[in-house]
Parts: sequence; structure tokens; C-alpha cells
Amino acid sequence: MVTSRDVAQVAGVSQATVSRVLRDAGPVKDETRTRVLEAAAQIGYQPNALARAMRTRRSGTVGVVVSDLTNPFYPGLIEELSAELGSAGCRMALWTSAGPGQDAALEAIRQGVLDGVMFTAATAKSAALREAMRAGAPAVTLNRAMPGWKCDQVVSDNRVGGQRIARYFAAAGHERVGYIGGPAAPSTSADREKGFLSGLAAVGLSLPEDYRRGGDFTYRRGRDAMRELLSLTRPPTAVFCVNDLTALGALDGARSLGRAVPDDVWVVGYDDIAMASWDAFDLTTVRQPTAGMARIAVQLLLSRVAEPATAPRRVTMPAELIVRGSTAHHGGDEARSAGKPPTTRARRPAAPTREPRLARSR
Amino acid sequence: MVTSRDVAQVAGVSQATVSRVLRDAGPVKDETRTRVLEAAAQIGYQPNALARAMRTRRSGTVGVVVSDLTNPFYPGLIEELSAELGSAGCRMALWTSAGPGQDAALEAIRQGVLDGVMFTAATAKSAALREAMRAGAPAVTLNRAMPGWKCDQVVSDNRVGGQRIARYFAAAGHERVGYIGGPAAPSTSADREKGFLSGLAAVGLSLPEDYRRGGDFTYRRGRDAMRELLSLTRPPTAVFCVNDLTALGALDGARSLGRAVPDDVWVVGYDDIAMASWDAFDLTTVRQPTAGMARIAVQLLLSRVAEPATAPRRVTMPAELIVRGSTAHHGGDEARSAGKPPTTRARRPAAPTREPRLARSR
DNA sequence: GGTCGCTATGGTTACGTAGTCATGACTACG
DNA sequence: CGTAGTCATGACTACGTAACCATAGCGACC
Repeated sequence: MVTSRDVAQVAGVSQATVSRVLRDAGPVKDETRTRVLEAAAQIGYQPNALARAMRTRRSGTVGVVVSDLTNPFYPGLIEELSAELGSAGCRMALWTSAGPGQDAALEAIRQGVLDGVMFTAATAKSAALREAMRAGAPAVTLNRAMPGWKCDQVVSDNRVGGQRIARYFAAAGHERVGYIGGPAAPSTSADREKGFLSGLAAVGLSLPEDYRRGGDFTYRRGRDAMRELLSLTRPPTAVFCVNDLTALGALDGARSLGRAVPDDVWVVGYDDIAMASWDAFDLTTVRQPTAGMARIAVQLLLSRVAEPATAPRRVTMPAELIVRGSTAHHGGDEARSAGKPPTTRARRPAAPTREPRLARSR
Repeated sequence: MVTSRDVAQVAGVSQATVSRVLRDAGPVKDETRTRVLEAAAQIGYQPNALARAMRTRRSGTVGVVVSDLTNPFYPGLIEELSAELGSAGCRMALWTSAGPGQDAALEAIRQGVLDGVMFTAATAKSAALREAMRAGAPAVTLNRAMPGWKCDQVVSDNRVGGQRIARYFAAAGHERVGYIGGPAAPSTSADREKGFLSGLAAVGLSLPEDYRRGGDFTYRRGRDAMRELLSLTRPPTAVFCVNDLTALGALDGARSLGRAVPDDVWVVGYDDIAMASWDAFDLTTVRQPTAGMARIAVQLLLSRVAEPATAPRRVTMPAELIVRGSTAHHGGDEARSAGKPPTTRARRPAAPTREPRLARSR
């Protein structure tokens, strides 16, 4: 291994000067600087990050704990986090919270290998987050609001997102609306549900227990829950699903019972994962600004690494309703008479993606 | 921070003894051991991984470079890698090869923060892999065969996988078969294509240029390519897609033209991603043993970390044809006459997943 | 012309651990 | 009972870097 001492020897200076040059810290004569840099390049010197980390107590690595990579929302988020961290000169260590991932991340914090942690799956019961904060590690929850927790938080406005969908349903004249939810603990599902309920209440609609199903963010549960809803004697005509994966299952559940979407029932999801825009689904959904959320999460975390004592911050970003073919022509007779082959689902040729509240198609 | 010296002081021993106890190395009296362990627990000692890494030249972190997280095959693989690495006591640092990810991983190697690297997106042009090996870092390519490269390699048998599909098509009586491929560089697409072609040749079938489309592993390209194929005057009756994502696009492309799957055209993918078994797709595909591949990749990498001089190894694992509803009732009139509502795709109620070569339904 | 202050640099140490070497206590054996 | 060998432990150092402190050189100012 080639060390800064080797560089010093080649350049004819001391190791201290090499360190100064490479960190661009302290006064160095221009001529000396170039001599050192040339020597470093010549012998292929790369600073040892471990030694540097030990000395500075800064590892340059950020931990990310993600709940479930099989939900495509998270891979997208990770890609953006990875890009942001990379451009900030940081590495990313990844754990999945399934299994011992949370504890492994916590262990890494305690062992000093992480400058901070990002939790994308935190709930009020998260022992790992609590312990991480107790250990004094900078921590950010991403996509999770943690009321009362003294950590930085980045979320999109799930409550408003849910409200919008309620208004969207109501504006289209739906009276029997259904809801397929998620686990109780995550703030995402809780907030979306609260927003949806309050939005319904605001327009004079209610959500009977019959029209309300629990879920677990998965395709399978969405499919089964939708089948249950559509098997009711008076099934809902519009169903909001707590996330896209659930909604995709709901779509398939509806089709498996021979119901047409959107003609017989509207389906709306949440997240705008890539698949939502696929032809097979063409799902109306709410898009979270994941790129912006990732960028802000990284900013918050790194600023807290630099300045640990700042007061906890919460950033809430707006969400956007994306209208596609799984809604919007309620009772659309023009679609049924379009003369399409029987094996093709009726679908609007192009879906507008703006002005959600005005999107009613008749 | 609490150090091993603090533990030593509390336990009334030297720091060296604390180190011996915690690494379980060297002779230590039982009584001393318990005293040290109690002291460590009492003051909440956690060894500093950075200092340990610097001393041992072993960071306990493995780098993973993945090409494209939006292809669900990779999240699945990562989850399994994460679990395997975790149970081996290693951390995982993740980069995406899009953007500067490859170089960032290489930099991490040179800076000594990684014990080794896993490349899931390597091609013959991979500068990062070449440089990593030149730097002497243990490296494993996962899901990529690199003929002539002196690195450990873990792949499934993509050639045999392609051959099986050719035989499967031929056994069902298909004479006009199509192929939607992938980029030329990755061994996965190249081997699947070679296998498919040789399999066709073995049963006396050929693949005309018209029936052969290039691709890029994406849904969109699969959809567009399928539309092109089905717009031919004599379109293929069975299409093999180089991966599932392409095949899902192909399914939607076929439907968008009003063609029924599998009645008008069979579609087969490769990877068996979670979505392939969804009702909306019900895709016949080839399953790679990802869990086993991940386990072996970790084994190979860690064994090379321990013993860098061993000869490069390549492990090829078998792939398995999974038959679902996107194939298997070629010309199935019973499906067309099933009386389902026009907006629902015809589909077999339950798909057998075994005995591929005998699966023809008439 | 002496002192102050600034620049440029080198010597040295510390980060927390693992490993090397030395040493004392104790056991076994002739 | 002396010695060889083993066990148990402590003192010390090195890993590669950053940071602290000292110092030499030099110009400016009174």
C-alpha cells in the first residue's frame, strides 16, 4: 500500500505537508503543492479512508434502512438516495429491515462506521431508531412522519394526498367509495387514511366499515381485498388503495371477477411507481416527489452530521394526483362502444396528468 | 466514546486482555473472561470498527454494484445478498452502475474501505471491474459470465434456459417463433439468445431476421418490439423475451393490438420476477435460483478475501422453466368461448408450474 | 534595528485496536 | 527439587492519517 509518507518522500516534503495539500487545508506554497500532487499521481496514491475516518471521526458512509425492496417504490427511492449521496461524496450502506437488518444498522452506528442513518421504514415501535438517537447518531426518517420524535423527518403530504382523492371521487359523483388500507403503524398509511376520511367527510360522504379493508402494502392483499369489496351486494364504485402495489392487486382482483376498470369501478393508488403507467394497469395515483425528498433527506442528514445540535426539522413536500385510465370515465359508454376487440380492456387513449380536480370527463 | 481501555480499567486488566477476550483469541482465564465481559456490558462497550479495520486491514464491508434497480430482478437479488452478507457478519455498500456508481465503487476499493466487490452488471467493457482486479481486490461477478476474466463468477445456465424455451415452443407445434433480445454486451442476453438459437436449430426451426428484435431489458422496448412483431403479415405465434420486464411489455403490446395471450401468441420471459406470477401477467418464464446464487457469490467472495491466491472459480446453476398462463393452450377455443365479460382477458384458472415439456394442453 | 505578525513547513502525537514480545506464575516431570 | 514447558497477562508498538505545536524565514512597521 502506498501511503502519504511515500508521497512525502518522493516530493521531498514531510507527511504533514502532504496531508495539508490533499485536504487543501492550511498554507502551502504553490510550488510545493504541485510537487506533492505530481508525486501523488506518479506513485498512484489514494488516501486510506479508514485511517482518515478514524482520525476525523467521520466515515463518509451513510446507512439506509429500507423496509421492503419488493415494493418498487423503495428501489426508486434508493436510486435517488444513492445519486444524492454519491454527489455529496458519501457512500451508502444498505440494510433491509426485514430480518436482523435494523439491528445490524444499529450495530454499525455503535461501532462508528456510519456518520448517520436514514430510516425509510420507521414506526413508533422502531427500537433501532430510538437506540440510534440515544447513541447520538444523526438520523432522518424518510417517508415517515414521527410525531414527537426529535429526529429530522422528510415526508410528502400524505394527508392532503388522501383528501384529494376523496374530493376527486366526490366530484365524479361517486357515492359508494371503498378503501383498502395498510398496516396501522406506518405514518404513510395512517395519514393517507386520515386524509381520505376527512376529505370524504368534508364533502358529506362516509366510509362504512363494509367498504373498508385492511392490508399490508402487497399486491396479493390488494387483490383479495378488492374481491371482497366487489362481492358485496352493493359494491363500491371507486376504491382508494393505500399504495400502488395494493392498487395493482385490486385491479387484477376486479378483473378476475369480470369487473371493468374504470367502467364498473375506479381504482386509485398511491406512489406512482413505474408500473402504474404501464398499459396493463394505467393506474391513477398520487405521485410523491421522491427525487426532491431524497435530496432534502441527504441535505438534512449531512447538515446534522456537520452540526449535530440543531433543532429537529420536518419537511413536508406536496404530492401530485396523476390521473390515468383506471379512473375518469365513470360509466363511459363511449369506451364500451369503441369497437375494440374483446380481449382488450377499454381504456382512454391518452390520460391527462394535471388539474386533478377538474379532471372529470363528462 | 467508550474504548477497550475503559473496559480494561473497569475490569482491572490490561487493554490487551480485553482485546483477547473480545476476539476470543489467545488464552484467557475463565474468571478474567467473565469479568471483562461484564465490564464491557456494564459500560456499554462496542468495539470501534474503524480502528479494528485499520489494524486488521479488513473492513467487514462488501461493495455491491447493481445495474438497474428499476428492474425488479435486482432488488430481489440484493435482498438475498443483504441477508447472506448479514449472516456472514458483513455490511453491504451499494452502488448503481448508472452514473458514477462504478467509479465510486472503484474508489472505495482503492481507499481500502471494501474487502471485496460484487458486480451484477459487469460486461467485457467494465473498466471498473478490470481496475478493481488490477488493484488486487477480491471480485465476483454475479449473474454475468466473463469468459477469460480471472475473477470468480456465479451465473445460472442461461444457455440451457434459452434452449429449453426453444424446445418448449417446438414441442407445442409452433413454427413461427420470435425473439426480443437485450443489449449485446451482457452475457445474460447473449447466452439466452445463443441457447435459444441453438435450441431452435436442434429441432429444425430457424429465426428469421424479421422475427428478431433488439431490446434493452425494459418494459417499453418489449411493448414496442412486440407491436412490431405482431404487425408483420405473418406474425410469430410464440415470442421469447430476454427478460421478464421485456416480456411484460410484450404482453401489453400484444393486448394493445387486440391479440390474446396465449391464444394468438405465446409469450415467455426470463427471471421469474414477482410480477410474473401476478394475475395481470401470469407469465411463463425461467426462474434463476437467485437465493442460491447469492449465497454462493458471498461464499466465493469471502473465501477469496480469506485466501486471495486461489484460482478463479465459476459456478453455473441450473435454471427452471415455470409454465404459466401466457403459454400452453395454443389455439385454446375453450378459453374464447368461456363467456367472460368482454373487458376481461381470457385466462386459465390455474397454471401448472412443472413438467414444462409435457405441458401442451391438447 | 528590534519586534510583531504572517507564511510555510516539519516534528510529533493521538485516534482505538490487534498483535508481538516479554514476563511471571504455575504444572509436570525426571 | 530444579527445570522445561505451558498458561495468563501486561507493556508496547504499528496501522495511516489529521491535527497540534514549534520554528524558521521574511517583510513591515514604529
